[in-house]
Amino acid sequence: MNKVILVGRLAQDPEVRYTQSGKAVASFNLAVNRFSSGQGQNNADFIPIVAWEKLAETCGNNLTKGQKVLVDGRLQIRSYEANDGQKRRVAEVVAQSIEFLERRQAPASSGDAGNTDINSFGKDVYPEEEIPF
Amino acid sequence: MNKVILVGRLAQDPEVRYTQSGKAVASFNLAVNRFSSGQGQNNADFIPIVAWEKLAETCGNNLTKGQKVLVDGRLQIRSYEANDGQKRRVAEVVAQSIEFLERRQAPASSGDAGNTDINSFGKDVYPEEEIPF
Amino acid sequence: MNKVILVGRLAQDPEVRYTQSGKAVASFNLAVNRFSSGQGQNNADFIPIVAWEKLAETCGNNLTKGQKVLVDGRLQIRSYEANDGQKRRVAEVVAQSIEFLERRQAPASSGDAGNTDINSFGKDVYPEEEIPF
Amino acid sequence: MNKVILVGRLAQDPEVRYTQSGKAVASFNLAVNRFSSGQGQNNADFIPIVAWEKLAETCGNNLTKGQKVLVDGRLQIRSYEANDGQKRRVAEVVAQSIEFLERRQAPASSGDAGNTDINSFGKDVYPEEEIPF
DNA sequence: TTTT
DNA sequence: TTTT
Repeated sequence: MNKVILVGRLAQDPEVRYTQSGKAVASFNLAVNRFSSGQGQNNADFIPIVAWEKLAETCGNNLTKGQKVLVDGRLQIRSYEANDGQKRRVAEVVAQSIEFLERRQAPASSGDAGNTDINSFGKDVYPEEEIPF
Repeated sequence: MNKVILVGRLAQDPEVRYTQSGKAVASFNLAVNRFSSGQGQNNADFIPIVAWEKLAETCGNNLTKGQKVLVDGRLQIRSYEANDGQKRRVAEVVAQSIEFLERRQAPASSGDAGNTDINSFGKDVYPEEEIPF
Repeated sequence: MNKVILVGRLAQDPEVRYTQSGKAVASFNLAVNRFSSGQGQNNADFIPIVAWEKLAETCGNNLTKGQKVLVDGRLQIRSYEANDGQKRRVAEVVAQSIEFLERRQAPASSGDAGNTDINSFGKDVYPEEEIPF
Repeated sequence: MNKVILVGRLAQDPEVRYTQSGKAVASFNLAVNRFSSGQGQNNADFIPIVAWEKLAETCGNNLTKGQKVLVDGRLQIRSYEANDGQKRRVAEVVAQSIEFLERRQAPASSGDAGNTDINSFGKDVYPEEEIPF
């Protein structure tokens, strides 16, 4: 059992990258307010969220900065080598599903662009299974 | 909503410290297996757990390395200044409740010590509200 | 561990009653859609929610039919005697916290009534700790 | 979002039945203690659990009365016609995964029967998708 | 670094 | 009995 359930707002637009083998991976920070029934406080945890494959593309196509979502996932500790050569650990939530809690207005000229089409992203290439960020 | 539910085993005995004002705080890593119905794999996330006050003392008194527990809490991102002067962020689960999923054998000579008595710990002093580790 | 987390819409306005000793208790059904990322389906579970005391009054004062909320609670099985004298069991979720996922428009003439003031309810009397519905 | 997480003990051995189309469905009650960190109380909710297909067979093969498990699932309200012709509603948790929190001793003569082999069950026939109990 |  |  490793379950995380968060309600918050995207601190930025999701960034969608691709592994070498072409798997999509989306990432963004979720601003989760600390006293969640409250209203007036500006005290939040900024929690890194990662989504893979089909869910990653849904994120890229449908989510934007400020949007309120519920993230259901698991907490993962990932090791990486920092710039100074040191091994460091980072925690992130690997999303298993994301529920939109707010309808977003369609982008300015619908039928056209916006960042709503994942295929408009260039496919940067990354080593397979290594998260590209 | 910021909810985390984990089942795992303590990677080490809890460490109990005290803030300047005398608040107890326990910390340990929880080894959470990645494919939890599985049996043979030794692939786990080591997730930092923090407990405060009464719950911290319960941890110090009752939990030992290897013990299986369920932790219910919230995910928190904490900033701190690293040794190299850099500001760094660490994620940890602040426990709201801990359920023992295994009875532990009483320590060798019960009636006596072991590390089961929190009061046997010296009360190191730390600045209030700054987590001492 | 007995944890329930639901996102749904109130199927009706909360009903607030009082036990003999004056404890408030609110109840309503929550319509929880079965395939929650979906949009077009009208297939839902109608799950009975119960809230006590301060939370009950918050429900009576702030929630209305159709509103989207997140309920965090526990699942409880309650026995009662039915009209035909038979003992029957009902499941309900006892809310521990409720998060509003939608701002509601203020009632028609704010500053005045609406059903936003719990104190405008008559205090029906019920035997202590027996849920009055 | 419709999530239920329970820790408790099986109140009886799982019963495994089959729908007309051959889908396995297991059912049992889970005894979930009300004050879960406590020790001395014998006050529990008996919550009906249902599992389908592969998970149902795993239940039939591996779970027995008294065993401690963690159930992760969703809460479902099901309508049925009672013996007196009345329509009645029952709540149950549809398990999505079940984690064994206790190793069970192998049945008396391993290599032989016990109720550990799902195929030893006769396949009772039920109308498709109608839960057979 | 950040959301409303 | 029901929500959008």
